[in-house]
Amino acid sequence: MTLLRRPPPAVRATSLQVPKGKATSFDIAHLTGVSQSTVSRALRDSPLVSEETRQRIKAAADQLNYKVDKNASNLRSQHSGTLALLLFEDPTADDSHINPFFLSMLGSITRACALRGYDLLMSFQQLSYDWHADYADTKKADGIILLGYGDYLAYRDKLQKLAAQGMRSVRWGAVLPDQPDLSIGCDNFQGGQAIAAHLLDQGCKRVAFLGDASSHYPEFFERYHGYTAALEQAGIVADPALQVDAAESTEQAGYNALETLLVRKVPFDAVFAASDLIAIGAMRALADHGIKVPEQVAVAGFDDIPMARFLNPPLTTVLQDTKLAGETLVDTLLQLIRNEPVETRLLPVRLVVRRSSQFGSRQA
Amino acid sequence: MTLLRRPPPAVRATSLQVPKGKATSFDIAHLTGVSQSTVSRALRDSPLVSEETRQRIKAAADQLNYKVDKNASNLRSQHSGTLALLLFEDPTADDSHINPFFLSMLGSITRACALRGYDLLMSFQQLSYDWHADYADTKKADGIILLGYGDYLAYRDKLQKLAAQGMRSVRWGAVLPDQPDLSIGCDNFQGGQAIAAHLLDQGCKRVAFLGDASSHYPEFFERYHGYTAALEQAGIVADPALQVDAAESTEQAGYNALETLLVRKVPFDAVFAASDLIAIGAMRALADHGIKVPEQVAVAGFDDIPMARFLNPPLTTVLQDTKLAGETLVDTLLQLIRNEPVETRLLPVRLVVRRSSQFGSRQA
DNA sequence: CTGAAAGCGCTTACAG
DNA sequence: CTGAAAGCGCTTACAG
Repeated sequence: MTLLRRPPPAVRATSLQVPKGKATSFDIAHLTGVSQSTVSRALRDSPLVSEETRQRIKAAADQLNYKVDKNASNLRSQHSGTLALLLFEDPTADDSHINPFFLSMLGSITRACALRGYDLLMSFQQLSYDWHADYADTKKADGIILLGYGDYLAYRDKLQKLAAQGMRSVRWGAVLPDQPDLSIGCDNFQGGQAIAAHLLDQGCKRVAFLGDASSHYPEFFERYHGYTAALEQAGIVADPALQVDAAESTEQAGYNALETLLVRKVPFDAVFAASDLIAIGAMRALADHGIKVPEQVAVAGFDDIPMARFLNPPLTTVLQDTKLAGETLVDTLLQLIRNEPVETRLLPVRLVVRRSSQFGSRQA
Repeated sequence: MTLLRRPPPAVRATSLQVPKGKATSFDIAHLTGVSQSTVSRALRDSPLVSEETRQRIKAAADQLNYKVDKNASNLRSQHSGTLALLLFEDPTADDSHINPFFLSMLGSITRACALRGYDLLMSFQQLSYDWHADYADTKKADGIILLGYGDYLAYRDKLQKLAAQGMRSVRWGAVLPDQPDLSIGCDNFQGGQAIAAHLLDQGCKRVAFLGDASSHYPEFFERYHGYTAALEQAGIVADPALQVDAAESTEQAGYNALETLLVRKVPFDAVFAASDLIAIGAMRALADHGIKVPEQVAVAGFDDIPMARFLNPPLTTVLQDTKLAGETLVDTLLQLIRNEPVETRLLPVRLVVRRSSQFGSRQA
C-alpha cells in the first residue's frame, strides 16, 4: 500500500494499517486530524503546540515509523546538523596505514559529535584536491574540521580561500601568528622542551632531532624550537649535524632519518623523534645496527600513540590528549557555526617517561 | 549583492560581478542565457546537452563558484550518495580506546567509499539505541555498514527489523546459516584452526582458549570451533577447564581471563586468545606472575592489529585483511543499493607467526 | 495554539 | 537538444 500525498479518501484516512512505504508528515497529519504544519511543529518540540496534540502526533509518528526526511528539512532550514572531517594524507601509497594518532583523534571527534547531536561526515583528501568547496558549498556540512600533517606553506592558500568564503572551519595543528584560519593544537614547543630537558637530565650530551625543522611543518618546527630552547637552557648550542629531516610521520621516514644520521658519523647519545612513528623507525634502525636502547642511545617520541607503551623498550614520549583535542575542535567549530566568539587554543601536553630514555634502567 | 531567484532585470543579467551569496542553478542559467533545466543537465553530464552549451555552463559555474546543493538534489532524486558506518560499542567507559582493529576497518572503509564517490557518515552507537531507523528512514544514507562485536543474540531482532523494512545494510561479522541479514566476515574457523595447529606443531600439549565460546559471540565461537577441530585432528579432546570466557575484546578482559585460568590451577603451556587485545592483557598477566613467554607459555592472538608486531615478544596472530574487508563491505552494499545480486562472503585469513609462540627462539 | 501557503534548490518527466 | 512545469518533504513567516 502506498499512501497518497494529499488528503486521501475517508476510507484510507480511517484505516489504521501501517503503510509499507515511507510515511510523510502529511500521513501523520491525516491520521491525527491536524494540519501538516502542526505535525512539523510538534515533532520539533515547538512550544506553540499543546501538550495533548503533541502526544497524539508523536504516538502516530511512532506507529507509522515516521522519521523526518533530513534532506527536506535541511533544504528548508538551510543547515545540515552535520560536520565534515577532512583527513589529509601525503600522496603516498594508498594502502599505507593511517597514523594511529589521527585514528585516535578521529575516534574522539566522532564521539564528541555524537554527544552533541551532530553527524560526522568522514573524508580522506589528497592535499592537492579542491576540497575547500566540496563540503561547505554543497551544504553537506555546516562546518569542517581539518586534520593531518602536510606541507603547511603549500596549503596555506586554500585556508585563505576557505576563510574568505566565510566557510566555518577549524584546523588541528600549529597555532601560528599569521594564520588565516582558526586552529587548535597542542603546545608543541612545551612538549619538545620537556622531552629535551628530560634527556639532558638523564645525562645525555648529544641529542639528535629527527624531523623536519622548517615552517613547512610548523608542528615539527615548534617541537624543534622547544628542543633548542632546552639545550640553550643547559648551555648547549644545537648542532645542525644532529638534525635530520623527516617530513612524513612514518616508520620508514624514521628509519631513513636514523640511517642518514649514522652516515654522518657524528656522535650522539639520544634521539628525539618528532613523532612516535618516526621513533619506531629509528629504534628499528638502531637495532639493525646493533645499537642498544636505552643503554647506548636514549630514544623519545611525540604523540603517545597506543602502541608506544608496548614497544621494546617502551617509548618515552609526549602525550597529546586526543579526547580533549577532539572535544575542543568540535566545540570550537560549533561556536563558530553559532556565531559565538571563538579563539585559537593551545592544549597542554604531558611528558610520559618510559624505559627507552632511562639509562641503567632494569627490565620494568 | 543578493541574486534574485527569478529572471532578474537586464542590468543584473549582464553584470558579470561574482555574487557573494550562494549561487544557484538559476544564476548560472541567467548568466549563460539557457534554462535552469539545461544547467542541471549540463552539470550532471547528461548526453542531452550539446558540448558547446555544456562548456559554457561549466565555465559560468566555475566562475560563480557554484556547487550543486546536495540537500536539494538528494531530496529530488531520493538518494543521498552517502553510506553510514555504525560502530557499536559495548556500553563501557566512554573514554576507552576503540579497538585498533575497528580503527583499521574504519580507515579502509573510508578509503573505499571515497574511491567510489560516496560520502561516509560515521557514527558510534550504543547497542541498545534505536539505530535501525535513524539513517535509513531519515534518508541520510542510502545504506549502512554495521561494525562491532557485541552480543549477537541480543541484536538479532534489530537486524531482522532492518531487513524487514527493506533497509540496505551489510554487517561485518560471522557468516551464520540463519542470519536475517547480509554479512561479510573472515574465515574465523580456518584462522582458529591454523593457530591451534601451529601451537601443537610447536610442541604445546595443553592449549588454553581465552574468549567467549557461545553463539552470543559468533566470531569468537567460530575461532573456538577451529581450535577444537585442530585439537581433535591431533587426537586431543578439548578440556573445558582450559576455556575462559572473555566476551569483550579488551586488554582488561584478557588480563582477567588469564587470572581466572591461573586460579583454576590447571596446567597449560599455550594460550590462544580470541583477539590481539585479549592476548596483550594475557601477556601482561603472565608477566605479572613471572611466567615467561614463549619459554614457559606460548601465546597467540587474532586480528594482527598494528601493535602486534611491536609487542615483547612480537605476537603470533591471524591477519585479517582490513583493506580487502573494507572494500568488500562497501562494494557489497553498493550492489545491494543497485539491486544487483549479492552474497555473503567469507574472506581468507593468514597465519602470522612471530616470537610469542616459538619455543627456544632467540632474540629475533 | 492552529492552518494555509510559500518556497528551500534541485531533477525529471513531458512537450516540442 | 532545450524549456516550462511539477514536485521531492519539509520549515516558517503570516494570519487568525
